[in-house]
Amino acid sequence: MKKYDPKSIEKKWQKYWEKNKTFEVKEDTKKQKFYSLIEFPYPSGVGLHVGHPRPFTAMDVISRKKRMEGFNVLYPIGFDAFGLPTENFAIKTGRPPAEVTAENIANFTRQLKALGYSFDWSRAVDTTDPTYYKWTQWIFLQLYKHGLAYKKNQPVNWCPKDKTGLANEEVVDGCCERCGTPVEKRDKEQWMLAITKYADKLLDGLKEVNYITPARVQQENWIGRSEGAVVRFTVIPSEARADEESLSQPIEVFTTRLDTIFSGTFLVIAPEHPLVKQLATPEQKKAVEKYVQETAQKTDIERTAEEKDKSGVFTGSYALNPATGDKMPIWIADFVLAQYGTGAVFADAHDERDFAMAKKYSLPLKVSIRPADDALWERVQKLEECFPSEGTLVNSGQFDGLTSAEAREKILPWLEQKGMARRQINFKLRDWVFSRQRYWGEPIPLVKCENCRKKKYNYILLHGFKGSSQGIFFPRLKEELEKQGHTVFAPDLPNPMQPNIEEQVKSVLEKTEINENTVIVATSLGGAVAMNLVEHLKKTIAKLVLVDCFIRPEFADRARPEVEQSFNWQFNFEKIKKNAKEIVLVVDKNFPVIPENQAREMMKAMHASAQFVEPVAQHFTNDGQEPEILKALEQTGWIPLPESELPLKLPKVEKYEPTDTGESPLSAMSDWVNTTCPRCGGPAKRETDTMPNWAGSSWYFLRYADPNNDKEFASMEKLRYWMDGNPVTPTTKEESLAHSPTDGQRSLVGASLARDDKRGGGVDWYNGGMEHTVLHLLYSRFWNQFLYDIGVVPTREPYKKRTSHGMILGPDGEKMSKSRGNVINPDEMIEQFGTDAFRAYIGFMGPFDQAVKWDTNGLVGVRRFLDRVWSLQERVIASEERAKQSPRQESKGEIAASPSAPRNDKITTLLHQTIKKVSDDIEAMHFNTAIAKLMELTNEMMKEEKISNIQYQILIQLLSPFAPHIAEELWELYGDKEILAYSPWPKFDPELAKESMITIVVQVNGKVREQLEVPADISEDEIKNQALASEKIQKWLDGKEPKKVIYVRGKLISIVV
RNA sequence: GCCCAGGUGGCGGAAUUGGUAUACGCACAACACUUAAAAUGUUGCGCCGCAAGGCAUGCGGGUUCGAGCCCCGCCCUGGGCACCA
Repeated sequence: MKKYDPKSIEKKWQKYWEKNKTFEVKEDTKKQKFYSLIEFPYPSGVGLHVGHPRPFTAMDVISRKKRMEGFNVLYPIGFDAFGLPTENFAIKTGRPPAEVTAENIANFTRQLKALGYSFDWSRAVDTTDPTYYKWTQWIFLQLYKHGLAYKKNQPVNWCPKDKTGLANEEVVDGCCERCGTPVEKRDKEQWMLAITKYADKLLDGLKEVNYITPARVQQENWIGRSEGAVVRFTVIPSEARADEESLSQPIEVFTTRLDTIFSGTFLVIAPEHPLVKQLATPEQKKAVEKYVQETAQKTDIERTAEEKDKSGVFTGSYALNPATGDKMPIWIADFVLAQYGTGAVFADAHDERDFAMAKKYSLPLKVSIRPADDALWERVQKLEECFPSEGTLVNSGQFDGLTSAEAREKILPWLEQKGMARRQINFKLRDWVFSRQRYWGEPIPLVKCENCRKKKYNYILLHGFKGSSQGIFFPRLKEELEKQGHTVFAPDLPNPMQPNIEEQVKSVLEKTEINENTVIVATSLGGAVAMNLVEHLKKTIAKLVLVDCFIRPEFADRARPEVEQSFNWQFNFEKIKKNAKEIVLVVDKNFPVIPENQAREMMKAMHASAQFVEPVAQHFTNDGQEPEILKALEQTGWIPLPESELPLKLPKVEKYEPTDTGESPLSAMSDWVNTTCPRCGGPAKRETDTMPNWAGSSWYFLRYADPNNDKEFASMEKLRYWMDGNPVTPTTKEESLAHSPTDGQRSLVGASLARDDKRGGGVDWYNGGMEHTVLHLLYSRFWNQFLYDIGVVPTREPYKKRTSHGMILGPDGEKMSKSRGNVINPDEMIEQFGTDAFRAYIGFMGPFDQAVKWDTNGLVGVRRFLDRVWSLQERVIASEERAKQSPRQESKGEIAASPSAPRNDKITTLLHQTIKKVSDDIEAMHFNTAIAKLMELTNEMMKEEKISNIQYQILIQLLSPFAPHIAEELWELYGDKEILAYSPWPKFDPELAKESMITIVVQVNGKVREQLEVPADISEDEIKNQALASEKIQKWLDGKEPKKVIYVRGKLISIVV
């Protein structure tokens, strides 16, 4: 036997795997796929640190086991390489970030390969590669075209050190998440992504995925859904106020505690509330202005620092409580947040903040919720104490005696009837600031064209069934468009009650000219008129806007024969697509009459972009304005690049420093910035903001499915296989077993499927850091859901299962950092102890989801274990003997049971217990206990003079996910011909795992007094007799008669005297 | 303040979820091998006690034949959210 030499063994097998492409995978519909994913690393200049291998090793262990269980396993790797550290390095050294990135990736690749991970390297992606970010840009354009990306001037979080805008999520305690500098507010035009439109979907989706609880809870909290109502408070007219007219509108307040409305005694609005100026009476004007100015100067930290000391100012105005009719003074205070709800609250004695405010400024308070505790009620009534919890209603008129929850359900319709309230759901989630004023990110593929912005069009507005040109939002839209300088033609279509589409088309064509300056806006049945009209044109029009239209007269509520008979309902979508340069659908996402799949079909058939919105009135029937339609028609001058011009590559610049004006370094590149408009050919300027780091990582898992595709970001076919392949939705155990990939593995695979893969599709298992559970996970779920909505990915949710690893701390128990000098370098550890020992120690060091201290001594212990496994070779029965005793044809389980390994063989029993333990523990990420069991087995084998070849094989296989190199080496010597990585995972036999003799513990009054070694199949009576007859027990019974004798099968006997 | 985790030997941690608390590893000690050391192997190792035995899973109660695990009330540590109406 040679000495165990990890260095040569590890090099040998890493070479072998690479040369033989052992872990490269292809779509194979005959095999069930398993997609395991890790968060791809940021290739920093300092290389891999010891924290990286923890999640990578964990998923490698799982991937290797799944492979042996017969799954077609995709375990990909890539690099998330855009971002600040590289850019900052470039600024410091003057070297191009692309060059630095390439070097860093090469170094990371070397280190990762040395760790023996079973990645499919052929699928590696790099977010900074133009062939990758082409598709990041493409996805952004889809978002833009569907109305989910918009530019907005708004206060943004500005980091004065990094000179960049930050998303809300990147601001921690009012400071920059990256550098810790206090964040300032700055007004800046920023690209925003309307993630709030997906708030409900993102929340709902959490129900169908299997995320570890903290991850799910954190997402739920971040989305922050709360159910409540918006209540209207009429402002009492006052001659003192200058701008009386604008106050005809009431102040709206969002509340989740409508049950407390009867104790509402004053209103508080945010300093940024739009009505602040109008509400201030002349006497209060100065004080109000001063207060508003003061709060504007405070940073967020300062504002929240004075949490207990509520400051505020009276506006001088009053409103009416819609429930009681009471006169309520209107105050301004900075504890009310402009961004949440309506930026206004009604204040009462049942909220700590309101209570504190009222006490400070001697504002009126009354009490309408009674606690169960009488003493507390006493104090609450005297206004000595605030009672913010729920209770029973008092002083609330007809609602007295109801509980808080009951009252909310009764008060809402009561106020609704009076037109003073409506049900409302509110979210904490904010839209995503998507602009960065930086160089090292994906350029935003839009140009600004003044020509297109100012261009005037000829609009044609087409109404629907039973409609007219004077109905719904048409008159206001016409007025608005004409004000902007467009011409508008809004005809009354003939026979609106008994329409004939072809007749209506004819009448439109007779009355107006149609050309390339024409924009048609059609609503409902008008859509059929518009589409039929466009279909038969000989020329093209500029734009076709279809507002809640349909292509088949199918309605969810009832049939409409007049609509059915109005047309033959045949469209040539190809022609429509050709004749309209741009087609936009605006869809009422809550209108149940027209099934949503119609809009989806139209999107597909005509390459239309669709905006699913909430109109003012259902089906856009408001007779005032419909702002979503105005928005869809708005000429911002932002023109998307055509797909053929993607990728829009980053130009090489001289200097990477951000400018002090807050513009990106790209803005200095006039050659690049000045371009031509892809729509009109006139002069245009490129957007110089770049995308945030989160962009590339929001969809990389999709690219892995088809990384070299240059026609699409990934083909639907490949996505179907890897994201949704052989979807398994077992309802019973039997059913789940039927999906097992190969025979002979059923019990294990079936069990794991039944537990983990309950619903939906997506990446089968995604492990990542807790620091990414809010942002990255939410953003990538948002993008995936959006891509699902436009029909280009197969699953609504991207990740079926999400787990998280704990941090690895330095030997001193502190977070590893250069400045502390407690950084462990994985390269050194591998050099000293070998990759296998390192990997096994990573698994063994502690519970996977908890933070653990690094302890090199522990690594020494694991290395000793591998040495013992190696030295077990001495005990393996010689080969001739082996051939006799373990014929190859037999399956592993049978061999273990064969005469060479007798039924009561201690090793066989322990071996099968170990198969079970290791199999289950890997699934549960209990790597530490799996390895402990393998150590136990090895220690037992060390005590034997001889072990069978097959027993040794099984040990090697069970060890292989953790220590793949030593395992392959030993497998080559003692295993089958084919490679270990694809050998079938050992089969657990419950019969063989059973012990023949068991230890029964005998307790007297709860204390252990005796242990009995008995046959496992002993009867209850027999063991009870034995226990009572035992000398020791007799002594403890001391002649007394037992009151009770309890037998727990196979475990213990409890005697009570 | 609110929401998650968690608290077990000298240390990292086990415990089939109500059934022998301390598996496995580290550290430590003794012994074997060795001229010696390292490596390796064997044995011991929660605390008190000579022993019989008693006491131990953050603290205090409770339920139970039996509690690390369940219930009630506290304390501490880590993480997240934080004036969200």
